[in-house]
Amino acid sequence: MKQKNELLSKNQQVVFELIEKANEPLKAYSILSNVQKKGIKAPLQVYRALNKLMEIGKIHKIESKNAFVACTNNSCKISKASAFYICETCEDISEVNDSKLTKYLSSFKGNNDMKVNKYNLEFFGLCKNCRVR
Amino acid sequence: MKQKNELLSKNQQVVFELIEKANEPLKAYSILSNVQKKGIKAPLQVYRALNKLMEIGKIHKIESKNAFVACTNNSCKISKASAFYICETCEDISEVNDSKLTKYLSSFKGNNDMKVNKYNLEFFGLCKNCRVR
DNA sequence: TTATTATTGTTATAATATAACATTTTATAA
DNA sequence: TTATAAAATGTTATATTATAACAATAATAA
Ligand SMILES: [Zn+2]
Ligand SMILES: [Zn+2]
Ligand SMILES: [Zn+2]
Ligand SMILES: [Zn+2]
Repeated sequence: MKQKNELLSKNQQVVFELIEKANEPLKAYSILSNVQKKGIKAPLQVYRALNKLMEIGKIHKIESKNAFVACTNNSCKISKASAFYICETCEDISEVNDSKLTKYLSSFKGNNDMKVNKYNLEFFGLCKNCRVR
Repeated sequence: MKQKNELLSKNQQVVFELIEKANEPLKAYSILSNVQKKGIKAPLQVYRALNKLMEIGKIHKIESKNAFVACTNNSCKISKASAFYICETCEDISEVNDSKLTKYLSSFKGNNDMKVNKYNLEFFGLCKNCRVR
């Protein structure tokens, strides 16, 4: 079975591996400085890789932080539905994986006539760790 | 009865009035250029007003656009819960006002141990107008 | 092959946002 | 009222995030 990373180009792979290994969201210029030894020299090279990776759903952008994380939820590979928990204290971020929520939001109509085909949701709060202390 | 705008300082009022009158989300530097005749000269003056206005829930930031809109939903004055429809074609943005959604998300637990005290949701899709054409 | 599309490399620049510091205004309470 | 604290302002400089424009190369498909 073909591994998915084979589908990625060289720069995309380099950027993706870094993001995947990180245990926190990474910012574009931090990514840049970490991949310069791998031959990526300019911001645009990073942004191009990031854009592609988002497009194919392998990473997501945390809009409120301008930072990027690897998708931990196969079901949003389509990159049409993403949701995150963000701890306001320790900045820890985790992706929500809740099929009910996905279903609810994907088919949400509300008061409006909009046909929704994508959404992004960010929950802010206190993670378990930060609550205990 | 006291009008709420009285609570705003001069710069906050100037910035808020501009945003409130606009029928589209405004970006910080566009706000700046539109209030220079009112004596606001520097980006920081705009950002400070914006931050305060967000804090008290009179405006919201559309994170995916780095732009600001007036709140059209009194119930989120507390600035703890916001949701938007964003048309991907005409860029029209409207705030979701749906108490069920608010309730559902405000009390959302999911798989995580996080205690949620705030969220931001952005729906992307096609508005009625753009669907017809 | 040859045309089309995706990817890369590179330099410059645009757009968004904050740091740091000095001053002034407004609110609070002794 | 007057001292004190808190909030808001003014200003310059700078940090951070992101794209424009153009040239070259590699991968894919008709
Ligand atoms: Zn995901
Ligand atoms: Zn935490
Ligand atoms: Zn609102
Ligand atoms: Zn539209």
